Amino acid sequence: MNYWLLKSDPETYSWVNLEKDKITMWDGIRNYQARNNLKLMKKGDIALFYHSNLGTDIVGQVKIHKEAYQDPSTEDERWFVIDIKLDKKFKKSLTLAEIKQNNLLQNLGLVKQSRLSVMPITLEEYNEIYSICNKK
DNA sequence: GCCAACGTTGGC
DNA sequence: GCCAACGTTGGC
Repeated sequence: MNYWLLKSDPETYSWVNLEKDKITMWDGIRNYQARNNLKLMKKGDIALFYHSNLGTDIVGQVKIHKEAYQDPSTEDERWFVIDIKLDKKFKKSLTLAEIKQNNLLQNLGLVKQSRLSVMPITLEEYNEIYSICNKK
């Protein structure tokens, strides 16, 4: 089981859209590093859902529902998509400002490489984020 | 809206 | 294969 972080601009596709759709195709990846991460995802893996630009916070988690397949929106065989499935909305979102203040999360791709839209996270990072976001 | 960081493209 | 120019992303 691996853990990931997916970034989405809520003006394009937000958590609210996902709550309506339940399952969605994660398309539009046009970056090799992000693409390579997509191809490593396995069904059932967990991904945190981050809102970029507006909110700049982690709002919930999704599960990988279908592993990488050819992006139907292009003939170009280099690009892939995955399907994700709504899993759990967090009780409290975690903002980028809070992440930057958390010693355990300093190596998160979000902090180190802000432009990458699909990135792996470690189990330790996942556990830390999950526990902060689901505290009573 | 600005700007830093980074990716891509194309000339040589 | 290098590098300048340009485009895009995303935080602020």
